Amino acid sequence: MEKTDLHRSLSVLPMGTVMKLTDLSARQIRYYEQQQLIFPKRNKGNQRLFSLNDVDKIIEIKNFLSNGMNIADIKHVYKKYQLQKKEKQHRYSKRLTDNETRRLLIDDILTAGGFKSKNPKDQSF
DNA sequence: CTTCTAACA
DNA sequence: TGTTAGTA
Repeated sequence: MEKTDLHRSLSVLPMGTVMKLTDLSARQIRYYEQQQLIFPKRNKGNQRLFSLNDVDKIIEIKNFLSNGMNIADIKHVYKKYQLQKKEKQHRYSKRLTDNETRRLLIDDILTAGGFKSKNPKDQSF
């Protein structure tokens, strides 16, 4: 991971901020965590602390859901994403960026699942 | 005042 | 998912 990703990985955002940034209820955000889709840190008071990467992922999950996918489908997406990222790095000397890998995987999943929307506004990538 | 967990007229 | 109770 590079230095430009450091600030995006810092968990410093409280629930209230994430609610506004994602336009989701605390209930929904906690549900994503309960489903092991996101892993926010906790402060000494047991309160959740999110990073900007968490926020991006939450919005992505939100879009996946509105595009017809269920929790299981989304878990598969991230599972494959992890595997594919390793494969690519080992198979080629060229190192793909996270965004490039995500783009390929997500586009593949949506196309194969028939979830691809014709409306660009419905997609977060 | 904000957030957390657990539970459901 | 919403909402509410009782905490921290």
